[in-house]
Amino acid sequence: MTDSGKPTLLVVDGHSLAYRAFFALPVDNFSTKDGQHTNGIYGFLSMFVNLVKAERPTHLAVAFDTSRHSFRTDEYPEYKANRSESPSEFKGQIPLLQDCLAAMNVTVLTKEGVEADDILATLATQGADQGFDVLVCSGDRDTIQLVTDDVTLLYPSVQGVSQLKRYTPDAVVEKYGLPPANYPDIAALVGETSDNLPGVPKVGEKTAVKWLTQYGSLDALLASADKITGVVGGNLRDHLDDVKRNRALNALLRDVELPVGPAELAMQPIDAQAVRDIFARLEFRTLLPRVFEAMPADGDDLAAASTPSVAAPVPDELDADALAAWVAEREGELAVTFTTEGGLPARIGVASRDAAAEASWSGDVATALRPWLESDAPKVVADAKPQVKALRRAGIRLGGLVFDPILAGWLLRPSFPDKGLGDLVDRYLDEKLPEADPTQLVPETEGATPAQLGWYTLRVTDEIREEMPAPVASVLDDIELPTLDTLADMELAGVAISHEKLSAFSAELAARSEDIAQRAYAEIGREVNLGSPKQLQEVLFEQLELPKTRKTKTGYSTDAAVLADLQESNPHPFLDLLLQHREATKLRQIIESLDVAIGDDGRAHTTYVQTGSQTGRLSSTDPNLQNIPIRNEESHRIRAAFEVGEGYETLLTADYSQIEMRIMAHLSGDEGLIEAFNSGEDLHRFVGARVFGVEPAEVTPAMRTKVKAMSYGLVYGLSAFGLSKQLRIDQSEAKLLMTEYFARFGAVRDYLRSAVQQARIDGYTETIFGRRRPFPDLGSPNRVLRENAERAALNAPIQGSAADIMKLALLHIHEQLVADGLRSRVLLQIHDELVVEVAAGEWDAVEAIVRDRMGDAADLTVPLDVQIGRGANWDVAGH
DNA sequence: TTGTGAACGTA
DNA sequence: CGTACGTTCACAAT
Repeated sequence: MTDSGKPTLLVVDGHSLAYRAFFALPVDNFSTKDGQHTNGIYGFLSMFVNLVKAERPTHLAVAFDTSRHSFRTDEYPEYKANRSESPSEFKGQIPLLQDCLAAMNVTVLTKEGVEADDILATLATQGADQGFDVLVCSGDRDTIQLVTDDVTLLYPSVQGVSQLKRYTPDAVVEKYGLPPANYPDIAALVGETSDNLPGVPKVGEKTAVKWLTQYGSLDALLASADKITGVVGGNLRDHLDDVKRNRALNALLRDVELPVGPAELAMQPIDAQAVRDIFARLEFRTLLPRVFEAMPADGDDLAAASTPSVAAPVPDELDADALAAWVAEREGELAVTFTTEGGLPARIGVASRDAAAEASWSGDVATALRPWLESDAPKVVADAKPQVKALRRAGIRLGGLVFDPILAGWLLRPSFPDKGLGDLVDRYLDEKLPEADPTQLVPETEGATPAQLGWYTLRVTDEIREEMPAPVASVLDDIELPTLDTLADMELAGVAISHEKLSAFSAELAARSEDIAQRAYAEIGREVNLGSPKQLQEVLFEQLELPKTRKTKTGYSTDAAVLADLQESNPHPFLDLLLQHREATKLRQIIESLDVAIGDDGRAHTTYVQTGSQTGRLSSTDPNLQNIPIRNEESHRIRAAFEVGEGYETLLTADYSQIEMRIMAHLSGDEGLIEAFNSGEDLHRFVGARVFGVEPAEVTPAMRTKVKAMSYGLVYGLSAFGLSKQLRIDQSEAKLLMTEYFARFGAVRDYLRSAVQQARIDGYTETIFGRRRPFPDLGSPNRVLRENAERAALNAPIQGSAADIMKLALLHIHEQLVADGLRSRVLLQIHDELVVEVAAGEWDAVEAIVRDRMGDAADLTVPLDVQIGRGANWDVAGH
């Protein structure tokens, strides 16, 4: 509200201002780590929040152009034809900017066939008529014509977008010598080079103003064109049509049909969470508090979501028998929710779509509900794994799990970390899950009870099912839900680790790294923190004056590859000591974290995050048992600490050999590659023989290394540059290698190309079993973003199919071990490897089960080869 | 205290 | 300018 008491309408030309910001801000400082440029977005928003803060508008809108095409280009095809295509780095930012504005609940207006300024003109005109003070913010001079006593133009000065000049009628007169309404007349005479509208030659602002003042109007001037003397007079007469055309084109439309009028543009509170989300994605940090300062937020609470159309039923608190009766008398699926304490069930809630019941967990409840819980009666559980584990600790094996909305939500959007039910309620129901405020001792808001969580679970389930394509649903039913059960057992089992072996090694490494550190300090004559990249940069590049290396966001890289390169070009003892120190401390770090993870039972219980990847793989946390070292000598001692547990006889390891290349052979149908796998010959030897045109026996180790790197690289979308770097060969040689490779295995290249092409059409990739991964960036104008997406899209079906196959093998093995009444159990999954703990007397049976179920997990055109190892610890059993 | 980036371990 | 992860440390912002 202004001093006059009138409401203030602010209308902004998003396109022109973002475009100015794009050129004003260095792109290097404004891009996300995955390559999205954000300088235009940042610059616009920065100016925008300043503007809102300073002007305090009551009503607000931002307009954008839709394309270069408009009614003006229809009338005059040359209009703006001289403008070069706006850079693709800029174009990609507009949709993201619009997303930001949407999160801020700012109305974004576009209309096909008109320019943003026509929308501004329309709103300004309507606003002034309806009693608003109007502020127009645009980088296009034509908007000067909009200025009146009620309409002020804010125009970015040449210094940049942060400086805005205020054009009131007086300011326009002062600058141009004529009132705003005459500005288009001046522009028509002078012409506008940036719009490709030539004016009258030799006529500039001065002459135009002089004429217009003299004759009173453009029409009068044109009518009297004959009377004007001199060269310019002639020019005017020669260009009457141009002037008329210019005047027609530079008049802004004031009657564009818009879906909303000024009154409907009242400022809305911003959606705080949505703004946080998109700013996080764009990696804006300092902007966030500025936005919250300038614009009121929704308080981050219930107000953000629409009011629920229905309220959660108030659950009945029942005793054991009543709860058993409650579930027995209901047909169809029910949601079950357990709260847990110390890993055991604490309360149980059960819900249908219109009723809910719950009870505290007790021996009686366990006894009364066990038959139903273990039966096939259909149950829906959100984030089932921890609850399945808690139940199992209580001696109950949950049966009939037909849906887990967390898993399903992940299958639909593997890139969105919907961590809990609350996220899904947000996304699919646009409601907020009632949560107790953990900061308050006596919470103001009650959290949902277990049964009410169940009720939400069912509602979310209905929405997600609606959205699920059949192939994805079958991945959920046939792979993920059964895998969930298997993982619960694996996590409960844990793996035995010898604290004695670890701590002995840790002590050794501590002494070693201390020794190395002292020698390193001696080399440079002072003590520094060898773990601090910042201090290392000082030592390497300033003190030792070594050549600068690869740039990182915070300086220059000091990673292992860089140090090895430096050692080659500028040998220095410090470099080698640093590398050794890194290796020793890293190993020690890993050992320490393993050691603290060993529980009272002498075993480490990892958590497999089933929704932990975008490709379908599992991830492992707390501790991560999927990145235990194996490459160097020392690491064998770590693996040796993973031992067979008490009551068991031996460990069995089983891994798929070259599963990704086999999937590649299957998907591409490449006859050479298929033959390679059917021939029984070593893969890389076979491929090497073909590529280099020699007999398999004549393939040298160097040749084998090259084709091996190439084969593995293929799966990741490796370039000639990357290949040359890895093999330390010339780029030309790498290129030649690739050419030769594809000459023999052309179907592989064809497949990879078509996979990306198909993904571009479908918007997603698909594994052999129907798991999908969306790739919105394949059509991005941003090259870095697009090419990253292309490599990921070519990798996803291969890595994902391998993950599917391993999950199927895993759950088949698990099911059969249980069905056959064997005590042996699977402990670990490391992407293409399983570790099984085998009970005495069960080796033969278990080995056969593992071999068979891994071998027949998928029916490919090439066999799935399985390598089995046996030993008392992981080092011996591995190979 | 919390969040981020560099570095590095695995498949 | 090679995909997919998780953990640790230092450091800066809080």
